[in-house]
Amino acid sequence: MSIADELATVYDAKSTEEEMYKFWEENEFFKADETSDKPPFSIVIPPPNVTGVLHMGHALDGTLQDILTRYHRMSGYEALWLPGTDHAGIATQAVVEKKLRAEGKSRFDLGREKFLEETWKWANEHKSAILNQFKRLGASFDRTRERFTFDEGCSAAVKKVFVDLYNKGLIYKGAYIVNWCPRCMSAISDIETEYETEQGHLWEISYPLVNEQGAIVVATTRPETMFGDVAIAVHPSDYKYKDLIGKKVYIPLSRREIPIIADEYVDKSFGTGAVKITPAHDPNDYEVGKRHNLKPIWVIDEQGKMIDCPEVPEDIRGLDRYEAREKTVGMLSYNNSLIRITEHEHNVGKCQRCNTTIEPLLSEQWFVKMEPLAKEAIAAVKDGRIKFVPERWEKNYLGWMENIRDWCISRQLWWGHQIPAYYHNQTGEMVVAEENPDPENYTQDTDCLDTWFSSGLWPFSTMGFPNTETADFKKFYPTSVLVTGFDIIFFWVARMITMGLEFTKKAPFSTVYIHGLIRDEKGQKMSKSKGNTIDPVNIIDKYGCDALRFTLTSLCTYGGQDIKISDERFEYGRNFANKIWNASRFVLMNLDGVDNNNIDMNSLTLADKWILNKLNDAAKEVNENIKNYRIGEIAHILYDFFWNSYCDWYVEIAKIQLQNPEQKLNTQRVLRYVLDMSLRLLHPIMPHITEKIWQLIPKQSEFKAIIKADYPVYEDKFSYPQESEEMELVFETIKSLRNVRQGFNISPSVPINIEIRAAKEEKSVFEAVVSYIKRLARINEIIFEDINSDVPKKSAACVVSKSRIIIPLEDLIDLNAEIKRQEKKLDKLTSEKNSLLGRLNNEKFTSKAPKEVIEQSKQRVEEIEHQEESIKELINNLK
RNA sequence: GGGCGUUUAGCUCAGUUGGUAGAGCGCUUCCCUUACAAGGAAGAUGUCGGGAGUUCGAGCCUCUCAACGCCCACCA
Repeated sequence: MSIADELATVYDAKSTEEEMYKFWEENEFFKADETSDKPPFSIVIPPPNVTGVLHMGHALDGTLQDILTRYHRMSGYEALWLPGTDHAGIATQAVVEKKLRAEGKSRFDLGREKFLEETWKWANEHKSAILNQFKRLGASFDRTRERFTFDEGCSAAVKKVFVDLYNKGLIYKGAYIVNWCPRCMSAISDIETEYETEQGHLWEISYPLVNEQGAIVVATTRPETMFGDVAIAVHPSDYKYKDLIGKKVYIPLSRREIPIIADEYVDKSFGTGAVKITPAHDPNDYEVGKRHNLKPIWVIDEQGKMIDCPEVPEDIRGLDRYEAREKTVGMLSYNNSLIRITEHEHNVGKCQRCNTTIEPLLSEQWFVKMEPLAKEAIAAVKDGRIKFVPERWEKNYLGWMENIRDWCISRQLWWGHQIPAYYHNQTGEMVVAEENPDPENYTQDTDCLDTWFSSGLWPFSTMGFPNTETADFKKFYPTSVLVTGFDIIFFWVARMITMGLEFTKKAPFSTVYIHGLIRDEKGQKMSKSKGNTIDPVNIIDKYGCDALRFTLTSLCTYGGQDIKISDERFEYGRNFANKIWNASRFVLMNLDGVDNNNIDMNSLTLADKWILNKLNDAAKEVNENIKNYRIGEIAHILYDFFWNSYCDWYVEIAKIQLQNPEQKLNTQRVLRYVLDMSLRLLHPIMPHITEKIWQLIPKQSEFKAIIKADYPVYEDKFSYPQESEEMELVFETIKSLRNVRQGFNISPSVPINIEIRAAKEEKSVFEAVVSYIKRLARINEIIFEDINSDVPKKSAACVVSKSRIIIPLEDLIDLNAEIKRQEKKLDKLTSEKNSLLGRLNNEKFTSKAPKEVIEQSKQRVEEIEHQEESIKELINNLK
């Protein structure tokens, strides 16, 4: 009993995956050698959050990176896929704070040092969890090089970059209006703010003039900010308010006096044409205030509560901003200051992390001056040093870069890279340096850096930077390609390009491969709150890892469209894996007695040549497509080749050849060779099953593992275009005969005989494949007759190319049915011919179309005419 | 307000220099043929969103309209 006989008829994904991954790890096949002479291929993983769990987006992203890594590893490159995680400032701090809250504590109870200790502990516990989940995906990344955005090396890189940028004048500190999240209690950057349309109100409030009759009515969406008003602005050319400019009004409720000013910022046609100016709590108002030298007044604090200060009426102080709004409106109404309320739809900024409504807040923050840095980042994409796939994302990237705004990098958090700025305890003097100049007398800035600041350095901080002389940096930087979704082009890709160019003078990668986002079956974004997530680990448990990978890969279109998935879609990959498994079982079971020699190229049958030619074409196309990042396409090519060519036809024909003592040995070699190569071609997509089977194949050479085997490429010696075309003729014959059988309801168990009336040039082909036709179309006897000999009365017929196949049916045939069948075919051919003739008779076509097209059309017409004639003859014979 | 994407078989989607449309699932009929019923065989199914244009010829190029989706900007 051979090993193949012991293999189950259903592929057991789980045990294979465990066994193979262990095998790869034990043999350190994922480890990249920085001293290798091979050309480098490197990818750094988009580091998943240390707080995270594996989701479908990771599964897709990881699969694509693994495919590229495995492909290049097999194609003569020293391939490195570098894994790691992101400390994820806000997200991680939030999780730990939540944990503390459950214990009735806040981070302030612990104090910064103790809190960080707790968070480090937590992070260290969770750091490898998500990467261990990536292992279930078959990820062939090099864990010996695993990094963390908050590890020592990354921290050194962050300090170096910060100090350098500061010294170059590209980092500055100042008071500006920022997006403030009252829940995170921190500033966030512009791109971390997402806008949502909300149905709100526009309140019109009357501000009475000082020392005279009358009032000015302003419209606002945020009445609670009125206590921070420093002016009312109108448009300078607005005749309604011309006489009021320069006069003073009282703020209702608080009775503070403020001036009426003129500023072009005001839109005359909106609301009442008069705007209240609150510089501390609105970005536009801040600009207006600056222009008019008005001192901002803060009325809302970091938690979104009304400040306890003289400007805020006592009843309002300490209230949450929404309670304050309600109360203010009530008081205004009671006071007859509220003129009108209208429904108003407007956009409200939300914190990307926690969806809390952003409070624009004037505060002291650190910024990166982006414009000077963006110049090179724009040039690198425009001149082709970096290319986006698909190309359209370049436009998106450039559009953002060309309108870049300064990047607020300070966060009022504890978990993260603390800003390397130190203040003298007495004088307040500030020193920006990698180390504290004098810990006795200087205290470090309490703010942390935006997580993306450290992620932006990832491609080179992981390679040794600030030391650019490390073996890894020299061998693997710049990296080859960055694989990610379009949602983080601005957050991450743009920053890496900017920082990479500034600090290494090189683009951190030459290609940015952007794939679509995973969505649920209705096209909705997956999220825990919607409850529509599909857990990749569940899919792996249910269908197998290779099935998941194959399905996801097959859904990756070149255009990078979003991918809609449901559980059932993974049946596609599972069924294919099972097919591979069973076809392999068949081959393995039929290799008894095979030698170690290569295929004897001199005794190939027509079918052998055909499958070798097909395999060769597939290898060629796969290599071309993978190089062009048409990764979904390779799944389709290999599926079609393996299933429709190898399994459906070649394996079936091999069964016949194996029974022929003269053909047996070489057929075994061809079966083995094609299986071997197919598995290699498939390995980057379906690593486990291919490795498992490959190691069961008795082989000529002593490869240790498929993961290290050479990837197949096109080889001239396997090119048989002529023979392949002849073979297609055979397939057409067999299909036609099956069609007749089915059409006349002839059971497979009923033997039939046929006569082949071959055209001269096709006769030898038919003679060579008699055994195939007999077996695959279930024919009892085949007689060769002259093409012009009489056709028996009661028979069906097929016209194949220039030859005819006659199926004498005697009583079985319904003559009318056969006539109808033939007439239908004739109709089809005739209409095709007419359309072609229409073209050929069009002088414009014949004079303008390329010669090949004209020639092709003529040939096809000839072919059709020949077949038409045959069919007509056959019909006449039936009548 | 600006930009991008999508619209092809009942469903989900491919379609690479313009040459009369493909896959998977589903559907119909037949088959447990010694790798596989998660399988095999044979089939049916499309005015390629509407309109106009360029061209000998358009799913593919140009314009326009429509629907849906996304991104950016953000007038209180």
